Amino acid sequence: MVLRVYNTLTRQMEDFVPLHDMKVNMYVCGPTVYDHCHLGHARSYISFDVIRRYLGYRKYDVRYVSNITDVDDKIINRAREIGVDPFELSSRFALSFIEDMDRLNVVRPDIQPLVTDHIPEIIGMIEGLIDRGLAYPTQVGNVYYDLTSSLGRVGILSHQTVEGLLEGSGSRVEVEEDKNYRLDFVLWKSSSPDEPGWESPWGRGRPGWHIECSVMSRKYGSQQLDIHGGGVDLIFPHHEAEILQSEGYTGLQPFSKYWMHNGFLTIDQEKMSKSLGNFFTIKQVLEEFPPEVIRFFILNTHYRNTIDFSEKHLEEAGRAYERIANTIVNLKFALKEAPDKDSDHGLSEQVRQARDSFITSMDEDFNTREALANLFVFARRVNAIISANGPDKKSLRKVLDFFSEIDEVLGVFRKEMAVGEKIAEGPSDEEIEELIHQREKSRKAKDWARADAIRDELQDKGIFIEDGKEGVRWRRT
RNA sequence: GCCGAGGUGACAGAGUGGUUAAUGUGACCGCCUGCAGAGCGGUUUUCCGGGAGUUCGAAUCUUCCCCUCGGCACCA
Repeated sequence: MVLRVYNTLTRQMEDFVPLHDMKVNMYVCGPTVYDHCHLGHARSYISFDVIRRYLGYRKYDVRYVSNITDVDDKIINRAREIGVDPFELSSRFALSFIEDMDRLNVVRPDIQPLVTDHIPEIIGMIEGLIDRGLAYPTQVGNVYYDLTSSLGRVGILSHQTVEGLLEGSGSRVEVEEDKNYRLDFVLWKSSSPDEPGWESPWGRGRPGWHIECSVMSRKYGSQQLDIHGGGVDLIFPHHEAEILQSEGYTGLQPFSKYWMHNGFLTIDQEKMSKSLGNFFTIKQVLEEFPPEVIRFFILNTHYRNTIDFSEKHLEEAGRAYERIANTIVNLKFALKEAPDKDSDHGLSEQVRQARDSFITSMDEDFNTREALANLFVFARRVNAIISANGPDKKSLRKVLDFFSEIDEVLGVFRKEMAVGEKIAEGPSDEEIEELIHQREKSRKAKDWARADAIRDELQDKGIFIEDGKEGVRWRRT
């Protein structure tokens, strides 16, 4: 079985073969922190989180680097608007971002560098590009990448021609006076006294937008990456600029062997944007939906497709999620009463099949949607076996172990898998069991009024109980 | 204008040549149940944007057309 990935560079599915054995250097463009992160960021980082986790599952040795851009015009402008220091603003929203990712169960990158910690390296790389004749400083202290030096590589990722670019962008974009060529992009930008800046050979200034990723991917990853990822919107110009400057600097091609891009997230069929007023931050959505449901919702569509967010769709995802979550609850409950003697009832075979189909789906460009579909089939069979036959402890454990095994990749069933987790609030397990016991006595006496009253009481305390054939199961909601 | 993604049942969404087109949600019926919940079984009548072509065979390949969304030097 071979892992296949879609490569934006070739627009094809390719067998995944890292540059060096099983080692994978992976870089994903992080956010520019000028505001709370929105759902689009969640989509992107959850997608790459699962990709990264799956590579680990397939025994690749992954180094995952993802930056935080903490100096940028958008940050400066926003800081000006609300009258705070730009660095204060960026550090506040960088923390907000990390908090959001933690809540969404996104594994932290192995290295998460800040742009402002790498100014000397950035200046060094720009100097190198100037030395190689690929960039030029101007009178006012800007440095541009000289696109005419690499016309052959332009469009390698975006698949556009120089003519096409000139035509499309010319009328819309204000052309800086000091550029030699309209398509040149800025590496270093001179700062006015009231803007953040660092001393450089070209005067006080700050990095341009594309250079930081080239510097940090090389420093923490490798001169050549195996996977470079980000949203589709970054293909042009950001990733293309990275390719030009990185390859120009190192002389090595390709800068990254595979380029992977996640699709957009729309809201009620429209692109998220401030002007439409349909901009949802991760924090806003987390107020209404649990993080695992948001993750599940995102993984329920292939990462390259557009995904449409709406309250209705998330609620639907929540109900779908419950099916599998309930299966896990059913398993744990069944385990309590299960016999020790061998009575597998085909569960081991089901697990084996489920694992095979999980790998088959994920190997095909990380098809989480298909993987989840297979999981539903598996869950249904497991439920059927449990209620029909009463399998033994060992085989039930095997199923639970399988769920935790794949949850190392999906990261959605953490809450259900947690065993004996101490809950700070609400009644203790003993109190709950005692109330359930009381209720069982009432039920035996057919005192339904009292039984229902106890059930209501428990419900008020956040305990949901269900009567099953072999006893009462309960869980905290 | 250039470049890209897409159009599959009520909704969501897999499937890139081969038996009755996954899976989930919703709806309905049944089993189970004191009720509720969960679960299981079943149903949801021609679901593959349109035309032409290739093929023994097309959702899948070719071509033309229609429509939607996005990128084009701000963006995950």
